[in-house]
Amino acid sequence: MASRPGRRTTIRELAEYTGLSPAAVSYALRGMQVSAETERRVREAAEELGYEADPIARALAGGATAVVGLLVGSLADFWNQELVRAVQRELYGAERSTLVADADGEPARELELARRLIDQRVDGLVVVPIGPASGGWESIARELPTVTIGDALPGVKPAGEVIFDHDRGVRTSLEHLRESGHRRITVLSWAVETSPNRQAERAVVASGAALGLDLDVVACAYSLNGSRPLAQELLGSPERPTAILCMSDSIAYGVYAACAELGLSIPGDVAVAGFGDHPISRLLAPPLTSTVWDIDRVAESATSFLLQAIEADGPQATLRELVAPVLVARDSTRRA
Amino acid sequence: MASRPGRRTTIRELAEYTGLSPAAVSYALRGMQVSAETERRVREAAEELGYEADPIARALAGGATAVVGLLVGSLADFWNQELVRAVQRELYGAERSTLVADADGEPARELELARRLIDQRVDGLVVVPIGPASGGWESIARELPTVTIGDALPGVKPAGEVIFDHDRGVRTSLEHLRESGHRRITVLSWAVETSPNRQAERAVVASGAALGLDLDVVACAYSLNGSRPLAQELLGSPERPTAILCMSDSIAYGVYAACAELGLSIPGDVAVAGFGDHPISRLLAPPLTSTVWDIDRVAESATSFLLQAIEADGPQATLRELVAPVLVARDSTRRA
DNA sequence: TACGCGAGGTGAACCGGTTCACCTCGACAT
DNA sequence: ATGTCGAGGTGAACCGGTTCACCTCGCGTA
Repeated sequence: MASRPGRRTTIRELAEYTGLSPAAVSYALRGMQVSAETERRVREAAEELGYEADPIARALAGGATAVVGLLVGSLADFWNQELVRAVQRELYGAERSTLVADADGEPARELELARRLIDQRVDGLVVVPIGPASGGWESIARELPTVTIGDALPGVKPAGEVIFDHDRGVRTSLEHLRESGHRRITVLSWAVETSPNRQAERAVVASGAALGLDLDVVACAYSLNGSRPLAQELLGSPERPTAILCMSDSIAYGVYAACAELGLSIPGDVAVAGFGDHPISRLLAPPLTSTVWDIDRVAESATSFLLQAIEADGPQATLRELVAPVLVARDSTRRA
Repeated sequence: MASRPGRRTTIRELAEYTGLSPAAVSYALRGMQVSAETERRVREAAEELGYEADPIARALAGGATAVVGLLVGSLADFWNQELVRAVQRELYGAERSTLVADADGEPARELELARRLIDQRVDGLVVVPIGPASGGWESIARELPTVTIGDALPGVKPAGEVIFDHDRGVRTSLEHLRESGHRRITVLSWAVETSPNRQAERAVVASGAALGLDLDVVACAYSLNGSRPLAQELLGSPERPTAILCMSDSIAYGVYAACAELGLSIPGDVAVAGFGDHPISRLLAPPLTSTVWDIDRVAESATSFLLQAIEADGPQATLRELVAPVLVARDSTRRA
């Protein structure tokens, strides 16, 4: 109900209206250092004049913007899209806005975008990284509260980490494929080229060795359209694998598309498993075997970590959560 | 390269360094009113000191924030998720950041979120509305450049509109179903309750009448999990429709899920068609008949309209684009 | 030579909050 | 009655840019 035409009510107008000083009004609005009576008066006046503090001015003076940056390594990945939504909802509850940035699969872009978000003076950063790329994350994590999701950034001490238990996740998936009779397995991971040292990649190698599997780890773009041509190539070759493990459901979708185009049947000709268990995965033909990372829980932990760090306003110990994987076996890996 | 510890370089420091006044530096950095020589000197000094203008201060003083608000009626809809990504990418090219807000299916929340975005001083607004809800959009569109996607907001003269040609889209879909032998068709639309006067809804009624179909329009939540229980109910009843037309692919996915649970076959027992043609739709079993709205084109037009309006900085004629529908017939509507 | 003009530059106010240093005044202890 | 203390409030500086009004000076023209 503020006076629409043009400018908004300012704190000085409010001061004049109540006969107080701007300082008093400022304190009163934030419930500090003033008598209950004064606070009431100011609040009423604010109501009456439709006063609404200008976040920009507040940010310039005080520091906090109530905006959080959400940096996603690849928004082409459906799981990440869902994650954005979940984080979004959590932050809405916390009265904060979200500045979203998408590195679009290019690790080099991540740091640049992070800088851009910091320039915008976000209060904190949620990062769903593609990979460590260059250094630079350390200084960012030191500059402002940062929470990572999915993979830890090596050498970085962020405010919080929500980490997928890739050791167990990959192990479980590979065991499952092994039990279904597969030995020659290709693993498609979008990170293998950009960040060969990620936990997920290490887990793949370790588990493969432990289980005596013949693994082939292949770098793959992060999306349906990214993995399709690669899958076409892989599956068209004479020594094609009997199973493909995809480090994201989106990648698996591309494999499905390739199979359709090549006339291969899943799981008859090749078994496919994903990661993330996107809601659509169970609707595919055949339903996709995948591994659940509970998105809502991930988002909740991440935002909670971030908010705690923002409140604390000083270096704390890193809050950490290891997200347990749950394998959901469906028909895409059924024994032929 | 800025001095990390603490504060950034300010324009006054830069002024001192170059021996100019802050005003001159400010002008120089934006290439106004200064000699080439001065501009060069300032730019060099800026480089040297790692100067980067503070967007907050700039916003407070000048007005523009280089941030655009993206307000989505429902991020649970997969098509909208893709749209966010596409708009995101367009804006990245235009050196602008994006504040994303999700009304989460509640029309009432849309206006509140729009206000919140305006409070953050976004330079413009891209709205993917659920529905007109209350008035209030007029004043918003008058306050700042606004572009709508999908449906026009009645009574509002925004800076731009990218509108789906629902008349043709719905008509084409219904004709297609009719040709496949269907007469009793249920239409699931998430907007029918919140905004019964949307173009899409009117198109449904008009086309249904023109084609002599027995239509039943049912309001439905906007997501897979939202439509599933509804579809269960619909398909469990004795006089179930022979075809279901969903105003979004996400809704169709819920119908698929319900069919799976009820043991109904698509298209044998019931035909299903969607809208939007999400990349996954063709991977379902059976592949989903849908109608393409070219997402990249939509995003490009919308952002281009918005940027033009922001540049123009004054009321212009509404830029408008009508997006043509293209039906993609797949097996989910194959004649039984 | 006098004059006008415009390019180039300056100082200070301003945007709208926050915060620091300081002041006042009444209550309470001594 | 005096001194102390702290709750409540004030004025002004400050955050870091932008912009307005004004000033200066060199050049071209009459």
